[in-house]
Amino acid sequence: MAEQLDNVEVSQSPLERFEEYLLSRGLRKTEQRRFLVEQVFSQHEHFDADQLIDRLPRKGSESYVSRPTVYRTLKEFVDAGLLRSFELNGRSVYEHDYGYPEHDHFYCVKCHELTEFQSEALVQMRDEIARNHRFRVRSHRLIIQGVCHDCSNRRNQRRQQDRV
Amino acid sequence: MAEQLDNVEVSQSPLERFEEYLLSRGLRKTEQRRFLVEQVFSQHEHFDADQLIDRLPRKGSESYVSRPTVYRTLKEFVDAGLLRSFELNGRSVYEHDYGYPEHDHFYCVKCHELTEFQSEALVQMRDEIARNHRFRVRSHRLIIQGVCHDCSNRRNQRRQQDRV
DNA sequence: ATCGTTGCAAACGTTTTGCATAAGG
DNA sequence: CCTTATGCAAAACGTTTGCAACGAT
Repeated sequence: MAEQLDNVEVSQSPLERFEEYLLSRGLRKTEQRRFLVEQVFSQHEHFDADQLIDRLPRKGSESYVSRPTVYRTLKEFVDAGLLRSFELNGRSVYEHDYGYPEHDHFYCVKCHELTEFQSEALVQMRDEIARNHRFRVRSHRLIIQGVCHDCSNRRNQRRQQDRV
Repeated sequence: MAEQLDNVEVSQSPLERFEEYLLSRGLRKTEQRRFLVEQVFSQHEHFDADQLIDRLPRKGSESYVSRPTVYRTLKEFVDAGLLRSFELNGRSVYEHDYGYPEHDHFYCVKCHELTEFQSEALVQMRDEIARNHRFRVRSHRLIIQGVCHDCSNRRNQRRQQDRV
């Protein structure tokens, strides 16, 4: 779940790629943007804006980058193809896109954990379905909800007292 | 895309089913709830809270049902198995669940139209993938994003001037 | 009579905005 | 120097909540 650069050729680092994007749009290389690229790609986990802000180092008691700038920059990362985003429980969740293979997610309704999986067959089926409907696919988002293995076991042991 | 009651046995109307649910939880039959069941099942389209409120008849200039009650009732419909919900562009979107077969969606990034499709093979693949990961499936949500046939044609005619 | 339900207004959490200042090109 | 980027504070957005009045059982 953490191996990167697998099926995808990567010639540039995320930062290089982002700076190319900035250049192509006449935008500027700033310390905040550089810093956020670094932070975002320093670990491969799903995160939302708050989680990112929380783990930013602070200069004094202030965060290194302001909240609005984090939001603005996350949008740019998505535009630039560095990140993908989706919505979960009313928040935007981000994950690596650049240099990371296509995948989908299990979402455990007990522990609220997102787990990745890859399936080439699924992508093929998606493309076939789309072809049949004359729909030009750009991407997709699949989340399978249910109960993960760990939670299944845990609950079974204490004789199922769940509700949700 | 509009045919209902296809693969699913339906012995009760949505209202009957909902009233059974209310009974089972010691909740009450109110005019607002009855009214909203009727509205929600009077047409088979995806909708969000605002769209529902907008199309509610009004008594005078007031809506028949207040906004908080609409939100509360939509939640109950989901609990009762009448509706399913998902998030799109920061809003909760609802669709019929009761008496309506499982399906997924195309989302056109040009016209922002949601279109349904059904695929039994897809569900089987989902189940197989989940089995392999020892994940107990409850449901899933798949949205295939791209450009629908209509928009493809429309755009091609004026030589692609798209960005998104 | 009890207790769930409603509508109102106000709060909520997340994200976005206007604007003055700072800083990249 | 010109223009984009930033941070602040405030607004915006969809949704939820506390509470008093209401209404179903």
